[in-house]
Amino acid sequence: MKASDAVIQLAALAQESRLNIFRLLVVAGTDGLTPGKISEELGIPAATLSFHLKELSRAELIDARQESRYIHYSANYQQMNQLLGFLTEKCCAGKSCELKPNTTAKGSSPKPKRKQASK
Amino acid sequence: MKASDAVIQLAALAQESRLNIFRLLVVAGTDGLTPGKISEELGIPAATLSFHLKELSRAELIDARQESRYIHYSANYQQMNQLLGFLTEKCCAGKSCELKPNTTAKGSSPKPKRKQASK
DNA sequence: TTCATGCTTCCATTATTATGGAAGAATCGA
DNA sequence: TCGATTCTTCCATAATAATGGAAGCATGAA
Repeated sequence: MKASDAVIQLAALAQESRLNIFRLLVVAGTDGLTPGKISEELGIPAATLSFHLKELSRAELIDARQESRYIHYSANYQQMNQLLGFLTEKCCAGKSCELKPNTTAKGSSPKPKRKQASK
Repeated sequence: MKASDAVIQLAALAQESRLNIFRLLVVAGTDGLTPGKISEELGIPAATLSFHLKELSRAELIDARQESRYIHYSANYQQMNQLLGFLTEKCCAGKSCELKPNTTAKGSSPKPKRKQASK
């Protein structure tokens, strides 16, 4: 994954409405939800919602699937996976730092090893 | 974690320079790096870098630690953990969907269960 | 065809963010 | 105290993004 792609995905999520939409879809599972349902659930006007769904689609964080008159949007779990992996890549230069992103964090900060600050 | 906090953190990462800075610090480990070193590494002018470091600090994704004349910035692994956890919360409404963020994704998309689209 | 429904595109307005030069601290060595 | 080094704040400019009403398009029902 390229950094520029990650930026697009992060930017897509860095907006309250879009983050709510995405999280709703993450919970909804692979069936997804229609814009109407999302609008109803989150109280976002149709035009605004459409704009945000397009942003999330552009980032490939969600998929759209036409089903008769309805469009079903669903979370793209694979893309999200890759994004999360990208953020923790080469964490701590390979030393074990107990970084377990999918876990409720419970103070996993290793003691700093003392080392002289020098140029 | 509140959605608004997540938005702040995601926005902090949704910028190419800042994402590069953050990833550099993730790799650097708990000792962190000085702005001088980061600037040298990424070729970002001092003023711009300072601005971005402030953004990352505000989001609490990085910590700053003064050490004599130098400031050491380091990744806040715990915050990142919480952010990643937040994104995958209640994933697929509890059904197993094999979402393992810290793993290289290898096509973990379950078959969609058919279900009628209805209001 | 005609109508209702579901969703998108258009567009103008408003708000937020990025950039980097210049000047201003703060710290340390001599 | 002086000067060098390191980093931050200030500021103006430029660029990008969010919002939602109105109009448009596509689908399906009758």
